[in-house]
Amino acid sequence: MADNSPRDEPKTEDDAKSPLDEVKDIRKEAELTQTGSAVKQVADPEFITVQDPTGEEPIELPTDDGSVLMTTLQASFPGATGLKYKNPKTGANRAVQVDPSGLRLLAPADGWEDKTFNVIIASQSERVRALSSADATSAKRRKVGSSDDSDSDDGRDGRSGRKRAVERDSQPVDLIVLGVDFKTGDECFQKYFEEIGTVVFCEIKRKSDGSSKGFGFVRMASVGEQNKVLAIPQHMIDGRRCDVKVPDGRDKQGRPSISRIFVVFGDEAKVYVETAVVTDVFIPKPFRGFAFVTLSSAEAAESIVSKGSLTVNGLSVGLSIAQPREENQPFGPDYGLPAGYRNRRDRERPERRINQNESHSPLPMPFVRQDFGGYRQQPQQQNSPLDRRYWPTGDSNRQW
DNA sequence: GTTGAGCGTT
Repeated sequence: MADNSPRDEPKTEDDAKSPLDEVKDIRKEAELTQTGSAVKQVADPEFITVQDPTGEEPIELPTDDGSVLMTTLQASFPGATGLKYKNPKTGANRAVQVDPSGLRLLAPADGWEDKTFNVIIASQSERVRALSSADATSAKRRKVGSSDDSDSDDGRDGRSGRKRAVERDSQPVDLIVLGVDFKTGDECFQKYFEEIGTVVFCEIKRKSDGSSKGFGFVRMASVGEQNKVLAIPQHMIDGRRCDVKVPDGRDKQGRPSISRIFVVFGDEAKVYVETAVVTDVFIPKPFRGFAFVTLSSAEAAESIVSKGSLTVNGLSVGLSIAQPREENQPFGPDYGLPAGYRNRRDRERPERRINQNESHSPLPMPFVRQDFGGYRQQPQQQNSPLDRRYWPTGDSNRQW
């Protein structure tokens, strides 16, 4: 896929980077006033020591509220996906926990201090994964959505629930492919994804008679390649439009978990979600001070929302999980309603024809369980890094 | 034998 949208100027890259440092500072200030959460007191909350993989002198990376921002790590070590450190007791390498959204490296249970960390580079782990067939098979066993799978085999890092979430986001997962043509064969299916990257596993689900069920799964060799797949809004496999997404795990709940968050803009801030995979961004046409950001997983959404607010270019944006709205809302008519919103809703029939296809809303919209297949909004007057990354084709005339 | 939102007999 082409990564050059003609509208975008390359210098947005610089613009994207410089505010990050401010963001960190501002966020740090803000979080000082917030709860210290469950983060342990560390002896040296300022910096952690990271060994340069090229063998140079160690580099100290600043922490942020007890954790290290992935952006900070990657700024010093391009291509880094994580950190590891040697466990003095066992001599084995321990990976540092990564926030489910991939935004933060979380402090080890016994803190950052007294450790020298080594950088995990994407290309290394990719190669390891590609060569290790054992990993591929064990990976196949891992279900994404079900949190009840008790794989306590290596859950010796304390908080096991969080660790599993980490693994889900730091490693590729089986992506579900919906809408596969019934006559599409496995070879064709696989070949399609190999155009995008290395396929570790793929499968079209079939009935006992061998006929296709119309969906399948694919696992890419790296999160990078996986993100590449996820960033493509509509896939064309064997002449048919298909959706590829992270499985929701509705087998547990009966309903899909929500991966969309409701973003309230403090001013005219742009959405900036750092390294999380954004599936969709919707900003209402007349700017109303909020937006929806759909992430590739509910975990990522929850993780980002758990910050309470995000500082974007120095401006604070409020976050919440997008509330599904049933037709018969259990709340009172004015509950949490943005001022003046309801009236507008009743008047704006034509616009609502589009908006009502939102699966989630801050409240007023009717809840329609539907994805964005045919109703993707073109981003309006955005110039955040997201534009370039998640609307890579710049093709507004795609026929869905 | 058809169909077209969905969530995987590994």
